[in-house]
Amino acid sequence: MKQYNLGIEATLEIIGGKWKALIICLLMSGVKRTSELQRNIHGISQKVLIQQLRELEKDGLVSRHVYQQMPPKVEYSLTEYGVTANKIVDVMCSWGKENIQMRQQRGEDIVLLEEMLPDH
Amino acid sequence: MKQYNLGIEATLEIIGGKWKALIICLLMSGVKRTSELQRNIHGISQKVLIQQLRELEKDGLVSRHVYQQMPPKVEYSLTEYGVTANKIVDVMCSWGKENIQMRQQRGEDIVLLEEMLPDH
DNA sequence: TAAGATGGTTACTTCAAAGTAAGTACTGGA
DNA sequence: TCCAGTACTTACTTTGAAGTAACCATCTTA
Repeated sequence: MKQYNLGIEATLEIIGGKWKALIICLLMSGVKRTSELQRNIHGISQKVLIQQLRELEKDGLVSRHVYQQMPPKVEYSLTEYGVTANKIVDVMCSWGKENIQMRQQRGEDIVLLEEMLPDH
Repeated sequence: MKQYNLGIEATLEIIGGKWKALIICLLMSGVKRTSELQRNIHGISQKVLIQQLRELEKDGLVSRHVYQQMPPKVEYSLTEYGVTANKIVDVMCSWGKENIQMRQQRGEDIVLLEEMLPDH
């Protein structure tokens, strides 16, 4: 029997890790192709991206649509359940934005490029 | 110059990782001693707990109060800024709770012990 | 004809985070 | 007198997540 002390432990198992919250964040703005995701997630390798997407699919947050054509085309989108995770991802985005602003006011040499991304 | 594409990246740097969100979650219910935290976070070692607390302190989320007595007594609490992270931790808790309930209804053999913890 | 883009898989390596175990210093209780 | 509890630190090991690089098949464009 699997035991959790706090709800947050289950959350961390599903969307914890280095990339998953970020992937969900990008999928929130709509359906995305593999290469589109990879271009927008700086530093992720194709292997890890696909691996994370498959895990999110297994957990029911993401659905994968393969088009039977050449060259291959695969699209990823959030499921109905995946969309419920926006509650988390939204606050993580806005809290992070405030954090960056605060650090900028303190004189740290950082920028948020958000506005320069496609789909914004 | 440090660059972020999305606010969430900064958030993940600060409260990402295996334990930090959980620690903040526990500190939300008030001041805690080291040993108290360790007892309530199943599986964490003392070394890692203290290391995570120091990092949270460095990032301004947690404050550390040392009592000059024997035996030693150290208390950790959220700073004013740390308290703002409850926006994140709260939704992670409730989303996780719903996730567990959903999986229970599907017949998975899991429990949430939350109610049995102290401070509840 | 050769490169580039598509969306993967596989095998291997690296590395940082976490785990383990021991030591420090002091007190109180059995 | 010796063990337990307090809050650490240090040194070393483990492990799993991520990185790297090569490969596959197909089509388009230069």
